[in-house]
Amino acid sequence: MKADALRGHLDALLLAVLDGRQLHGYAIIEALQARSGGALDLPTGTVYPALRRLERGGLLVSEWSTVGGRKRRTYRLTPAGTRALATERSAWREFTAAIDGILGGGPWPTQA
Amino acid sequence: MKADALRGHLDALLLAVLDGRQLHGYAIIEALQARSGGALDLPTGTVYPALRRLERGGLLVSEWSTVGGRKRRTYRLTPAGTRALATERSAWREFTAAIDGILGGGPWPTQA
DNA sequence: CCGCCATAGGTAGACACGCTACATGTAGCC
DNA sequence: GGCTACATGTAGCGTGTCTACCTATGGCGG
Repeated sequence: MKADALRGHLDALLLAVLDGRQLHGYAIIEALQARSGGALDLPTGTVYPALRRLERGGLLVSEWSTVGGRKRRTYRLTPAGTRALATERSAWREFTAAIDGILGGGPWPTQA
Repeated sequence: MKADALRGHLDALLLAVLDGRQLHGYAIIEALQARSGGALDLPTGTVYPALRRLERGGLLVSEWSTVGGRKRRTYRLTPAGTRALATERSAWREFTAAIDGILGGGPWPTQA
């Protein structure tokens, strides 16, 4: 998968995996991988800054915990985050509809 | 529509509107608008450089013509461009499948 | 006992590429 | 004479993702 195809859609993905549950960063990466059927393998250097950005934006809140001697920062959605997710979902539908309208157009029937 | 959502998909769009016909830059912009139901309104500063980039890459060739006193540069796909379009189309399917798998996942049944 | 891997979190800097703003010119209409 | 639609193009900015790197623990194999 081309690297920067994600551009502008990453926020939606992160919000989506946190919808209805809380996860820490590492688990988020694994969840994205699992849910995408292995197609998405985001590097930590992409995910962690993005999570912090979303937290700064008030869409997520985080909490530290220690599990098995390892520190985890667990994220969950704020109400604003839930709302943002809904917006992102409909934006995604619009987006794919637009692109599909063009890509799906086909070679044109050569005016048969 | 968010500005940079297009990232990495623009090439596919340009190749797709040129599939089976030749158009000049301005007409390409209008075609994209029409085929997307008005959702896509790309500025010339986005499209023209992209077309030149694709031409440099050997996916398009262009030809000057004059119509009604106005100069037009008309683009069409090369064989490599046609092949690239096929690749882009399947990449797009993979991409949407991956994202849909995550976005569509829903809030999770609360472990039903 | 030492090294390596998986787990876990993080930063700095580079880079790609679409966007904004600007520049140029013709044709047609009022 | 000026405005709008048509038509092409460049320069420079912004920004978000990636690469590469750093830190640290626990458990495993040698």
